[in-house]
Amino acid sequence: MKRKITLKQIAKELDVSVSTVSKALKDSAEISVDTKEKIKAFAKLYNYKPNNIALSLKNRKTKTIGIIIPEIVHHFFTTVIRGIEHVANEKGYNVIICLSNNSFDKEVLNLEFLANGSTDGFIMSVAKETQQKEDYHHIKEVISQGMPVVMFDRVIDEVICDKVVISDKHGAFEAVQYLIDLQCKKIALISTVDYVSVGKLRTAGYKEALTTNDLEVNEDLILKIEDVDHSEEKIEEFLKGKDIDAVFAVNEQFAVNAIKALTKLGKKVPDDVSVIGFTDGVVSKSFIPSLSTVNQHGEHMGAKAAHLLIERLESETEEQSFQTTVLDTSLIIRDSVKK
Amino acid sequence: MKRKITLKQIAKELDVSVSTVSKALKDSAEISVDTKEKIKAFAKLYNYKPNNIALSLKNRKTKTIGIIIPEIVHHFFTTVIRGIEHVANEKGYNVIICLSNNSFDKEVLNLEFLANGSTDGFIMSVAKETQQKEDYHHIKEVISQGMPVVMFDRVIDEVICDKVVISDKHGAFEAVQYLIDLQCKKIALISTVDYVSVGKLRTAGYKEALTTNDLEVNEDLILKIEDVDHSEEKIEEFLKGKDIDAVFAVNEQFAVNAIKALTKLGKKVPDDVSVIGFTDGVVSKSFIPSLSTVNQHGEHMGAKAAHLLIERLESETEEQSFQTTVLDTSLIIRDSVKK
DNA sequence: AAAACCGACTATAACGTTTTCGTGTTGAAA
DNA sequence: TTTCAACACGAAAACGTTATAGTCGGTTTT
Repeated sequence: MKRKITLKQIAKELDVSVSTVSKALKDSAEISVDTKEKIKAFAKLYNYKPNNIALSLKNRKTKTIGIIIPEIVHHFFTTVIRGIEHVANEKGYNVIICLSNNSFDKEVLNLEFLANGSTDGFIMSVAKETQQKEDYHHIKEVISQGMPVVMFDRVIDEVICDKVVISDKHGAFEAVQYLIDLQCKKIALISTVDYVSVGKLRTAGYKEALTTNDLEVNEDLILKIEDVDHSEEKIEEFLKGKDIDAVFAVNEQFAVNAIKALTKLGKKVPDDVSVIGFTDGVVSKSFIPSLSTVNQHGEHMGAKAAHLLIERLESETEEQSFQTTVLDTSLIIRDSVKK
Repeated sequence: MKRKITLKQIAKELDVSVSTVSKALKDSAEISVDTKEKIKAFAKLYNYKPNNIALSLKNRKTKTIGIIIPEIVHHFFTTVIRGIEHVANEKGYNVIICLSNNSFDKEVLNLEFLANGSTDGFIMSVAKETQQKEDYHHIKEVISQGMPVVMFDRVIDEVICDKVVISDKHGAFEAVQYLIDLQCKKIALISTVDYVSVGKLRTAGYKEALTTNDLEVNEDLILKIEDVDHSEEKIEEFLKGKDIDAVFAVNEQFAVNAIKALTKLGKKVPDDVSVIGFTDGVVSKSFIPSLSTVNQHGEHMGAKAAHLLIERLESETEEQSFQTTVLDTSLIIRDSVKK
């Protein structure tokens, strides 16, 4: 097995010094044209490529951005990644992705692994378990060691760094307002437990929309789901016998499950009940009826996060002021609401 | 900003040599207990962690596996990743993921980037564009440089390495056989263009099932789709006016679109037409009617691939025989077929 | 008392780069 | 002929580790 060729080997082969080879390949003026051509030809023949590890060690930077996300199943994260990659590649950065699978321990491990030399900075959305534990020492640790971190979507107020979020509350507000404008009066909410920051915010938006329109907030119409795996039964049970004319769900899965449950219970969507979800995923478009959602513009979010991170990586000055960028959502109206 | 602390700094601080620090932290017997304790305490205080880059350079291995996949939206790939991660972490390897977005150039870039020191080996599924171009020089290149590669799902016969595939042909055969057993006689096939290896194989399975049962293969009932983005219209057009009693689609998206088109055309699924797809994704379960599919057991596939790769990485001997593991599929019957 | 040994370290090379600072050979100016 | 650039290249250090091979004072052997 022939290993990758190194400068040293080329130097030996051509009977010149390592420095000469290095310079020749960089087209340095110090080296004669003849020698340069000879070296370049040889390097090309053997397909020489500089070893990134050695370069990283020497330069003390890797030109690599680490992305840590809870799960990848989510179409939303996919779009965010695309946005990050786009900007990163444009600026000469590579991207590596690690999944925490929503596990705190895995997140810590990933962070440690990537922080020990593999990346120059992070873009992350924290794991659910981390939000629940409220243990952020690992994130603070890498920040204190001079690693820039940008958080998106699920952010932690307590950790001081750049952040990119969407206006969860406002997005929810708009969706519920839309339902109210359709003359819906009895709007149910299907949300997550409160420690998930986005669930909390979207719930707040829901409530605000109701009170703004002089509608009463009825806690009986609010379902908070802990365990996503059994959401289907929970939702069905919750909706059984409820007198409602609309459902607002804080994610796609819940919205779909709500429609399935309603159909099972003999109610027609959208004729009897209108449904709006959050996050525009693959399912939303394909579903029958196609799902109205609050679009999070993931790609835009990723791009913004990447810009923030790279800016910080490349600024000489030790900028100490961090910013939180709030991106707008937009409502996509499809067939799951009355016209 | 305090940078990460290094052995050298610790050594200087405690007035000992770098080697002493290194050995002390490795609990070497050469160092006195007193010194060891002092050094360990200091290291802990400053949260010393060895720099992976330096280690990789020294050891000439990274303990990292690179995964290169076309797109992550696919639920199938997600499950494969989970399988890989599980095995890899168990064996002390880290995993980094790069997306080719089905672009040949991106795939080449990713491969080059990761091959130049970042990983010890690859697990990959090739991009559609690569299969189309039939240009595999980049993959052969890294292999010839001694990087083990394991291919899964979309594999290239021409490239010699370990492979993990599912029995695409057999899976398709079983699905179509199931439809035939339900007394379906006019079974349409919605496939991809032939250069996508899996599309070709699944088409072969479809045909074999028909001929085995003395049914004629009618090319008019076969649709090959090039551009996924406009599959919906294509499928609708294709199905219009066709007299069929079943549809077999080579992926989830096509199956869903087929059901939508059939519904639009006034045919009931499963009463008038039964539908079976390939790949069990999030959509399949949620869809109404829930989709019958050929399950690919992605997690199992990922685990197998990881095992193969790690085995090769850790075997001293230059094993030259490569293996192709064929995993079984299983048919999941849901509501989209007649009972 | 010389030889051998031992405990507790330190020096050094190596991994593959890049870059700064030499250094020896020209040819031309003084 | 001496002096001095210009030219073309080489040596060495550095990035952070680890492993191998010393080193050195002191204790045990015979």
